[in-house]
Amino acid sequence: MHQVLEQHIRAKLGTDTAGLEEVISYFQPLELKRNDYLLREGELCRSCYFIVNGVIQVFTIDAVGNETTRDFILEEHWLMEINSFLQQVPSKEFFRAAEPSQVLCISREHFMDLSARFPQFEKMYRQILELSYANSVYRINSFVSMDALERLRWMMDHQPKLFTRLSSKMIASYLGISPETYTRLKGKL
Amino acid sequence: MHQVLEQHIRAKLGTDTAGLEEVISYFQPLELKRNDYLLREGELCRSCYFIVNGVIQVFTIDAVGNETTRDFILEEHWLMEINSFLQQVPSKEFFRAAEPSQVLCISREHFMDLSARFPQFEKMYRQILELSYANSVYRINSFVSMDALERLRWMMDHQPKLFTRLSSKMIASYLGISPETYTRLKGKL
DNA sequence: GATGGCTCTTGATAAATGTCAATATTTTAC
DNA sequence: GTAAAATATTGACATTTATCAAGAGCCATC
Repeated sequence: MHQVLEQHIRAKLGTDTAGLEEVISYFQPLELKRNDYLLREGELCRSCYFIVNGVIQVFTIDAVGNETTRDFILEEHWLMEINSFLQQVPSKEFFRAAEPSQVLCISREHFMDLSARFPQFEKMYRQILELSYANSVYRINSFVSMDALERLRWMMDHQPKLFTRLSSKMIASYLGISPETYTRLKGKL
Repeated sequence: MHQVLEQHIRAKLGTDTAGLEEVISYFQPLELKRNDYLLREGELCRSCYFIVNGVIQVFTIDAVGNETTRDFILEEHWLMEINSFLQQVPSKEFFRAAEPSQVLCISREHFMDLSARFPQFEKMYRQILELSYANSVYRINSFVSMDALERLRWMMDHQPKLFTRLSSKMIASYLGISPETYTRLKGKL
């Protein structure tokens, strides 16, 4: 597992990777079965996660029990509940494996410590934030400006992998629509 | 104008503000009238903006000419089209003053240079990203999990200032609904 | 202070989407 | 391998939201 992370970091940072071995040593491997949770609503997000393989569903549950998905995080991507992680307030979100997944996790304390001690680690953290924010800008615009069918087409164009790996129910919850509506939209493509 | 920025940065970074004078010297003041543009679709985002006072509307225009608002940026907040700024690809968004506004802008080149030379500046940039990303997480969840009336109530609870400063038309476009629907929802509160 | 152009509201209607129920299909657990 | 559970589809209907049109209110400009 750690080799995947090492490759990932080298690809992000280039040649200047002083301290890389120490950085990597703080990451603990986790093996998740399908439907195992990394984080539940109400808990504090005490770790940052790197997905080695698998998919993590980031979702909330509303008052009547509906699950709605903010994001799916695939392998070689990073994951945290940023509000809970930074301010140590209870998480509003759940993180759950949508497939059997391998994850490397680093505690908030080690993460902060590495950020402070290794400029290159902070730089990588900044890049993670840039990418996460850039993606969320697209996603917000898709909700503000598109109807459900347009969002589905956008998803097919830009995130086709998700369709091969997730149930219809989950895709519907990512699009912000009911499973029935999703079934019907597929007929209109 | 620069004093506001200086106060803002000191508040963010605390005592260690070496280089602050030089940092601030790279920011150019801009005076915007209502409806002046900072950025248009198709242009490259060549600057990062700090709003001293006023409101900037961040919006897109779809194929049939509808304006939809991703965000409103108020005074003492930061603004960039992150995809265009980082990768120098054409912007998909417009930035336009919704009120007469005062803005400080720094070129991409100076911004990158300061990030590389002053760790504290990079730290502040990271904090801007953290805040922007955290806010966008809330906004995505509001679209995935709430209907229009719930989004309106959420906005009243969490961003009441916007109602005092923006037209109904703009608020509707921020909620992702038509002006007529917004009028009707107000009657249901 | 009139004029024209916005914005806001209201009504009528259409389109999109949700809910509920029934059935078919697939997956999971033993 | 089979039973049970979860998922996916389909139909009927309800609710939400958009669109179009008309009129009222507001405000910028001359």
